[in-house]
Amino acid sequence: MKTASEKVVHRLILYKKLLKNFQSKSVRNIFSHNLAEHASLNPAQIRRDLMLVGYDGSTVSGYNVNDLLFCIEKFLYPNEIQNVALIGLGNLGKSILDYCYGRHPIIAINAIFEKDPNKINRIICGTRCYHIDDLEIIVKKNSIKIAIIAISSSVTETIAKRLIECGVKSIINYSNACLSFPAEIYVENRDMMFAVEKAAFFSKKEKEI
Amino acid sequence: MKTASEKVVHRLILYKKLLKNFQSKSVRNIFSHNLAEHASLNPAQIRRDLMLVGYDGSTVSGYNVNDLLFCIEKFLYPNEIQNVALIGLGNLGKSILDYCYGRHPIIAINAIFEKDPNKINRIICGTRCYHIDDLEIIVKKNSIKIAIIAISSSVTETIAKRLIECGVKSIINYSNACLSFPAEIYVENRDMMFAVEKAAFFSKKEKEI
DNA sequence: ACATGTGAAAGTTTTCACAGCG
DNA sequence: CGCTGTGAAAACTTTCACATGT
Repeated sequence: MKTASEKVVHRLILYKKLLKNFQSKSVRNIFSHNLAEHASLNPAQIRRDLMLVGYDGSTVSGYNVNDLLFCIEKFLYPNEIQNVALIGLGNLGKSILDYCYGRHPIIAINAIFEKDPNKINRIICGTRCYHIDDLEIIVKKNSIKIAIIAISSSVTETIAKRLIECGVKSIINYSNACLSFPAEIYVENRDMMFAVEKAAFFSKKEKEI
Repeated sequence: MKTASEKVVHRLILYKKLLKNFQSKSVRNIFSHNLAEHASLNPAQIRRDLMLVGYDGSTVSGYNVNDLLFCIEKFLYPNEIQNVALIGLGNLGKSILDYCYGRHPIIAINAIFEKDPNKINRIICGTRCYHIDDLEIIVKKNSIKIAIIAISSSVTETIAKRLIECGVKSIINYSNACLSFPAEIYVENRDMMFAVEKAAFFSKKEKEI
C-alpha cells in the first residue's frame, strides 16, 4: 500500500480544512494555486500530495471541491469509528474536549479518565468520566486505539504503559514527560513550552538582506 | 551567522530538557548514544546537532552535562528577557498559563488579554489580565514579540493582524483559524484536531512484515 | 491560453563510516 | 579500545519545467 509520510498527512489534513472552508462558502471548483496561496505552499507540492489520494483534477476547472474532499477523507479516515480516550480533566483536558466536540464525523473522544472523585461519572460534552482505575476495562471494551494525555508529568509514564498494554496504538502527550516507546506506537509529544521556545528563537531572526 | 532549521531547534530544546533531567539526577557526563536512546534518535544526528552550539565533547567521557546545557541555552536563548502575550483566558489559556508558569528563566507570559469584564485586572499566576482593547498599548510598552492565541477562531485573524501591527514577530495559534502572514513572521498553527487526526491515521498502520 | 500530472533536478535531512584521539 | 567530529553517501522532500489535454 502507498505510504504517506507524517508531513504529507499533515498537509492533507490542512487541505481538508481549507476545502471545508471553501465548501461552506459554496465554492465549487478550485485550482492548486488557490490552495497553495491559503496554505502558504508551492502549487506543485499540492498537486503532488493530491496524487496520493487518487483524484484527478481537470486542466480546465481544477479540482471539484466536493469530490476532492471526499477523496481526501477516504484516504485519511479509518474505516470504522475511532474512539479516543482523554486522560485528565483539568483545564487542558476540558479545553481539548471542548475543542474536539462534534468536530469530526469519525473520530471522537469517547471516555475521560480522572482520579478526582468529584469528576467521576459526570458526563461532559456527551462523554462519561471514569475512574482511572477502570482504564483497562473501558479502553478494551471500546477498542480505543488513541489516547490524549493531559495530566502532569509525574504519572504520565505509568499511564502511557498501561494504555499501550491494553491496545492503544497512538498517544498524544501534552505532559512535560518525554515518552519513548516501541516504534510501532505513534507518539506525538506536545510539550507546550517547545512552541514558545521555538517562537522565541525565531523571533530573534532579523530580516535577511 | 549560522542558521538553524526549525527541526534542529526543536531537537536542541529536547536535548536541553533531557539534560536538565540528567542534571537533576546528578549525572555528570553523558554520551551521544545515551541522549540518542532517550530522544529516539540516531547518535550521529545528536553529534551533528551539537556541532552547532559550539561545545566539544571528550572522546573519553562524552559531554559534560552542565557545560553542554550552558552552551545549548546560550545558543537558544535570546539575550534579553522575552515577554509573551496570552490572548484568551478560557480553559486553554489557563492551562497554558499554568503550564508555562515559572518554567523558563528568560521567557515568561507577561500579559493576558480578555474581553470578559470579570477577568480583567485580575492577576493569575503573577500575570495581569488586560482588556483586549489595551492590546496595542501593553504590547508596545512591554516590547512583546511573542503571542499565544488561545481563543476561538472567529476573531483570530483580526487579533493576529493587530499583534503584528504593533511589533509581534512570532505567533502560536491554538485556534481553529488558518493564519497566513508575511514570511518574516513565525507562525505556529497548533489546531489540536490535527494531532488527533494524525494519530488516527497512523494508528491504522499495521506492523511491517 | 492555462492547469494538471509527473520525470527529473535541486535542496534538505539523516545516516554511515572512519580518521583521530585520549 | 570506544568515543567524538565530520566528509561523504543515502534518503527524503520540495521545486522546476514541460508534455499533455481541453
